Amino acid sequence: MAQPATDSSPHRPARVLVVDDERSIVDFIRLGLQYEGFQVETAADGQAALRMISEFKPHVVVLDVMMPKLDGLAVASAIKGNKDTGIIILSAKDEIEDRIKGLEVGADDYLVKPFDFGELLARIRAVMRRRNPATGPSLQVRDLTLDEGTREVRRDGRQIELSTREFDLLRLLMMHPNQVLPREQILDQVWGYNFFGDANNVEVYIRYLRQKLNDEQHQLIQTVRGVGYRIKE
Amino acid sequence: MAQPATDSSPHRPARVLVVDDERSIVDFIRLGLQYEGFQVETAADGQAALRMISEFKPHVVVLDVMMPKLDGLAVASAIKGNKDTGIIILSAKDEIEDRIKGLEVGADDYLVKPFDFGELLARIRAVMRRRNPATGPSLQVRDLTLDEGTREVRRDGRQIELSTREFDLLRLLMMHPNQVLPREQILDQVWGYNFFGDANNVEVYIRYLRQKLNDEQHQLIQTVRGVGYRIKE
DNA sequence: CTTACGGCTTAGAGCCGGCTGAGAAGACTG
DNA sequence: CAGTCTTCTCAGCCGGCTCTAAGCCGTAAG
Repeated sequence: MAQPATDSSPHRPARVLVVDDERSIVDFIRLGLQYEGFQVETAADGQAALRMISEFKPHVVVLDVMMPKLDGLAVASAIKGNKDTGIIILSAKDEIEDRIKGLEVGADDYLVKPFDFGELLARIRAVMRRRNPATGPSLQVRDLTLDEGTREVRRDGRQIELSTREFDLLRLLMMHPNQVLPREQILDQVWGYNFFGDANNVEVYIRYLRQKLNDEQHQLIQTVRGVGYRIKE
Repeated sequence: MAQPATDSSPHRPARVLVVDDERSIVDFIRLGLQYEGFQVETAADGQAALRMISEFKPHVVVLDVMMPKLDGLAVASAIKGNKDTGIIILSAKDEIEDRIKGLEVGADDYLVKPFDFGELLARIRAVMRRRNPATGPSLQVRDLTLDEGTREVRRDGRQIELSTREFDLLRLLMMHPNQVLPREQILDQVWGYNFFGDANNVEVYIRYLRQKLNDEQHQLIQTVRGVGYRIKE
């Protein structure tokens, strides 16, 4: 199962998802991209692609048009709302119609098979450049910044080391500033629990966060009794 | 059974369709969900299910896999295009294959029989949350605003701190402006049904609210003698 | 006017929900 | 395999919320 990239190297690898039902093409692209330093995942049909997109959170998706279950155009239109994900469409046909449909559906670029690998590479880089210019810290609340790409968290410039759980929890809170997140929702989204019972995980991890963030007075992360927690802007 | 009132749900009642050919299971789920404030319809086979889906437009469908006429997977794939409808699949077998089939076919979640009702409840809520996220600043009456997401209450711009009970009570009143809410209904919705007769909780909490809202003259929250209270627009 | 009933007010006791610290079990690293 | 870090569990504590109970007050009824 693919993780959303826990990475220690200073220069963070970009994530690319390759979607095609032809094994040979997928492998070809994957090897090439990996050699170029990308982190690559693959999917063989539209549905698998959608799942991978939510798990893997790729920066760019390379999408074949002709696929079983859910074709590339459908996938593209399903994710076009997602601003962080670029789309490059592959098609066997050179037909202008397809090209137009592709761009209409929100694709960033379009490539005709057979294609030159160097060209694909260039376009992927171009799309990434266009999408996240210099990719600054993604989330910010007060003097707290959280970069989803590098998984770095800083408070007032000072970097803070967080474990995976701590990071995920903080990210969830920062994604909804001022919103009170019910305990149940936190468990669901951070722990993925199908949960029943009386563990106090959430409280414990909130505490870890408050310690590491120097928030002993609970001014940053507030408790809402009987409901949950919120991060206050 | 679960906590009575901390429940953040009762906006407009959410609609759930329960589909199973076993009467006892359907009834069990229906009763539980109705108690939790859901609007519930049922169907005993796949065809009936499809009919109900188009009529009833449920937010979530709870679907048994093994059914006469049209099995759960078939129903699921028939409605997966419908973005507003979440699907939770029930199955007697724990086989991973089934699980995968279920998710491939577009289900949002998967549960193995026998299941714990609390867990079903949690998953239904999780699916609904995922489908339509976050409700904006919500209720307003005169110079009073109540935001369910941030749980902030303001009067004339000034923020007012309320406890959980106070908040729930005020929300109930504001959800029905000008309506006179009988004491009994208030007890039921804010405190939960299983309450012994003659406690004066409601009066006490109404008073707390009037104090905090600077409504000493009862111009905002009015008493209707012999019946209950209303908030006046 | 008197009575009675229903709502208002107040204060205090108990409890629940969140906090804390410690430690066991598990994952990862060298 | 030892050592470290992470995650989860458990039990005890604590404070503020919630509820109860009892007396007061105003209004409607007689």
